[in-house]
Amino acid sequence: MAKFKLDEVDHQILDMLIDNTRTPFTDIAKRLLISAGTVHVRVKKMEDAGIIKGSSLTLDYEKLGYSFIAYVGVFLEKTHQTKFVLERLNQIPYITVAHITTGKFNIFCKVRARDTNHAKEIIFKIDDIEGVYRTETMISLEESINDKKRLMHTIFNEI
Amino acid sequence: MAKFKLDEVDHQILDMLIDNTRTPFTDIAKRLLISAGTVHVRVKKMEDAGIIKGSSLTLDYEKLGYSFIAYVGVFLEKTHQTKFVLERLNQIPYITVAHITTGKFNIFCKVRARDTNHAKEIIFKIDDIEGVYRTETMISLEESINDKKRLMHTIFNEI
DNA sequence: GGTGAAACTTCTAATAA
DNA sequence: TTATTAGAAGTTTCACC
Repeated sequence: MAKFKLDEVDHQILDMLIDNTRTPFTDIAKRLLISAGTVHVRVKKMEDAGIIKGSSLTLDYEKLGYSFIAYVGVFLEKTHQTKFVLERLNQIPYITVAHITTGKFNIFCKVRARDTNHAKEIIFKIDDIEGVYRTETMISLEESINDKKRLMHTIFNEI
Repeated sequence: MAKFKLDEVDHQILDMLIDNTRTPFTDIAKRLLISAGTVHVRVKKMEDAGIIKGSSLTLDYEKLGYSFIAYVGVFLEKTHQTKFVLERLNQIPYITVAHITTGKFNIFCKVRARDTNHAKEIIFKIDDIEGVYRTETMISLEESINDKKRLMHTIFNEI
């Protein structure tokens, strides 16, 4: 996949928008000593190029009663039908992310639950899917790192 | 942690903002047949309550040359210093997420890299951290599920 | 590429219901 | 709690560098 070249101005714009997608373009313009029109054009260009895929809210799931996070590795049976199992997994809304992987597991997912009991229910549901041989659960005690900005800065400095 | 009560209107507002945080409040108002002022008040209330923690851009890392994703489980030595190792991990920008876990691993992280070689470098760096006994890598072949909306809908319907 | 200003749209807070 | 309103603020376009 080809690299898209971002210059320092693009980088600074992204930097401000990553923190808050509703940062007014006029604020960004003031900070970068450019015009708001330029900010607008730059953002549009990055959107058109697909570098900016979209924007999203970060909700506090703990405040909504969902403080339990676990990662679940799924082993499939020899005659496994990855697609079939993924479709079933996709019906469990508490599974927020799933990857097909090589290595220890065949499928690897992230689960958000209310508490231990709720997580148990979800994991049993996963175990019950046809084609799932067994699962292995890792419970998150603490999310210690979650930083999207550092990677972006590193990528920028490489270019 | 106490649940915060969201009504149908809050839910619909979140639903639209999760897809695009820059959706004009006037658009949301039109769709929900309420006034823009009401949307504004509701959003502010959810921000003040901390339900909405923030907003962020979704970048296409593949387009930026980072198409490799792996999950790395870290085993620490018996006399392990989790905090020390986390500090070292935090210095590697390609580690975008890390959790302290119970279960198979002591620490569990997500790695974003350019390619297999780059990933190898990063994993060797993790292996070299003092206190790390060994690591186990799961390479993502495909991100098959990544859906934040389904969970929100489910949470809402429970309340 | 960028600017600056005009035209248009949206936000926000005060007031009223 | 919600609606209305109006001035402030932000966005977007465009003629011109």
